[in-house]
Amino acid sequence: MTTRSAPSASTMREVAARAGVSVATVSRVANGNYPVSAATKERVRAAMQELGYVLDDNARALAGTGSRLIVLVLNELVDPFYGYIARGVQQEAAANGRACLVIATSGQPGGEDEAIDLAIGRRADMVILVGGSRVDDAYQRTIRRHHRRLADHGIRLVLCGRPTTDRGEVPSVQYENEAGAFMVTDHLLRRGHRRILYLGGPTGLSTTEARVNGYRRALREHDLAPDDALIRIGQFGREWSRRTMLETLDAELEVTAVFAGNDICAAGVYAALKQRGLRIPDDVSVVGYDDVPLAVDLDPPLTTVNVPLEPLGREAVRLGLMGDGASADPFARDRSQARLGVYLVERDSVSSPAPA
Amino acid sequence: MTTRSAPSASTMREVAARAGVSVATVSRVANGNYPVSAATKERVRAAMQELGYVLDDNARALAGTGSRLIVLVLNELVDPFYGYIARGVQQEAAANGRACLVIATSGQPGGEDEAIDLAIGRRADMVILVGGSRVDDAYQRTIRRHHRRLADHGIRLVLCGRPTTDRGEVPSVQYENEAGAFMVTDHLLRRGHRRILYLGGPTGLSTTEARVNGYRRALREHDLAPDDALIRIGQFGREWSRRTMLETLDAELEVTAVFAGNDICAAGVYAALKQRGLRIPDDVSVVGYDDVPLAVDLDPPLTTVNVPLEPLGREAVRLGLMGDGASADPFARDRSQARLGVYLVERDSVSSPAPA
DNA sequence: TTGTACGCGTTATCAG
DNA sequence: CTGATAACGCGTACAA
Repeated sequence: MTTRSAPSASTMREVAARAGVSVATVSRVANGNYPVSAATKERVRAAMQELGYVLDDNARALAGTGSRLIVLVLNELVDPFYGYIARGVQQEAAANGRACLVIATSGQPGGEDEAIDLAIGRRADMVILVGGSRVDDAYQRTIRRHHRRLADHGIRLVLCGRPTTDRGEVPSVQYENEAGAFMVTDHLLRRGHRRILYLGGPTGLSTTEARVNGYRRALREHDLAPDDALIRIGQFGREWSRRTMLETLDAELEVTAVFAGNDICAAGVYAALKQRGLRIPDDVSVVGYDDVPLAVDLDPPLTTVNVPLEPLGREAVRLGLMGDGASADPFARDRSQARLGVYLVERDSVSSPAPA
Repeated sequence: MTTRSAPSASTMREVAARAGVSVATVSRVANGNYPVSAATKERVRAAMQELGYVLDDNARALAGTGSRLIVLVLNELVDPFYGYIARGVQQEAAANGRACLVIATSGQPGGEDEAIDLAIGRRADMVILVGGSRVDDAYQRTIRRHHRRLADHGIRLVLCGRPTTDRGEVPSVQYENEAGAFMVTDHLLRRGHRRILYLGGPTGLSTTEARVNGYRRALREHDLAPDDALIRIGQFGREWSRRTMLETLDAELEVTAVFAGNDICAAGVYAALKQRGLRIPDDVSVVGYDDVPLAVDLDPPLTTVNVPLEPLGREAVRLGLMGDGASADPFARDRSQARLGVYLVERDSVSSPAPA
């Protein structure tokens, strides 16, 4: 068994020795937070270079500076909804010298608690909880508990794409979810549709509630009574949507348009419709939500609601960073809550219903 | 200005005091690596519970135990190719008590160097470099440099979806990239296609080279000479593919089938074909590569090559963890290289060419 | 402008 | 089985 070169990271002390200065001086040029003479600075820089020296973040965190770490908690990495938000978070984090620890919970509720512990253990300076969530009392309590727990450790909590508590005590960045649902339903109604199927995500999820509420409100504003038979709530998934659409078709509900809870669901709806030989939009109009890249590749391209996912992620980081600066801007309003706008993207999946 | 409760993480010392034991004992029950009497253990556990105590990972890493951190470096978080690999890495990492630090380089070469520094600074125990890469001498040198640098710090380097160095010194997990390209091209040839356009990723990228090589080999085995006019190499992007396909159509090259370098490119090809009123597969057959979810939502569903992305990610973690165990299995073969198989997924985008 | 020395929270070694 | 105590690498008062 040959002896490999032992793992040997160079330390500040080694750099100091090489540059003929003290460790304190090395620390100072590394952080640039105290004056150091140009000559000394240069020698230290050279020594760092030659040794391939890298500051030890663990030691730094222990010594009291932050960890420059953001913990990002989401359901599912692959889903483009989360993916784009994650990208926004990444970008803004990188722009502020932070690294991102990404946790995918796969929807398990316990996953968030684990993530909180992880954040505490790593001394993260921020936790971002992404995506819709149940909005009952238990949720309120859980979020408050997380909030308090993290605060005890000097860690910020930011909610992204889900509502804050009813007291609004924890920062959150949301989008005009209900308004988007209203817009897209209204769009269908103006085209003359009267029997519009809603088909989407799990009961109790904030995302679902907002979208169904928008749908209902649009109906009411057109003097139509929402018909529960036309609201199918199950999952946000392609397969579930396909099957459910098939069932709905078999039930002969005389539907002329479908509002799919998100673009993935819309893909399932497309599949079901084609399976039954129905044409989009001639026989049935379809709209989606989110405007992920898939929407433009569906045939016909999907009319949907654009959600500013990347900005959502970036804003979440900004919210969390706010106040980190030593000088809290006295003129800064309280921006612990942000809400970004959405807009309708008209493509080719909607037409007026065929005359009966 | 009201005084908030100061950030106060509880430490081992506090737990020790509360349980009436020494910090050493607390450490021992926390880690379970040394014998502790049941009674003591219970008291310590209780104290930890009451204080909401969480081990400090920074201190642990400093004290010499690993950081239980994996640094994952990829081009682009949103791309499903990377997304699924990332998911596999996540899963396997979590299964082994590791957290993942995700870095998206957006293709900037300097990004990898930064990621290496980050890994060193955080004392990560593994770095996974994901995705195709240039394969010239500079690449060899860069990888060797990274490898040596990380090894100096006791950090493993694993390549995922890209070739190792010519000496095979750094662990890598790949897939049968060339073979997949051969299979799918062969599939078209057997259906009678003779003029097949290849359209895909950047020059010099390992992924591109492998796929073009497979394409060429299939042609040769069918006694056809590869025609450079039918090989369009640019980017792995939907828009580039759409534009390029349009140009190709205008050039009237008598193409009856298209091998898109990946499924995203195939989406661009679909768009171009439809834009010109051409039907798939009646007028032109199309195949893709990767088998990401999009493939099944294209119309018609895309025939493509399935790449085991999640397993790729999982295997990468296993490779990196191998040998971490205190007892190196003397019977374990050297598995520092892995290569996973791919298979053809036939859907509805291929038919025989129409008789001329 | 620079150096000295202590503390951050854990782990591991060495006594007991 | 349990308790002191010396590292681990860095930041920062404090002193010079």
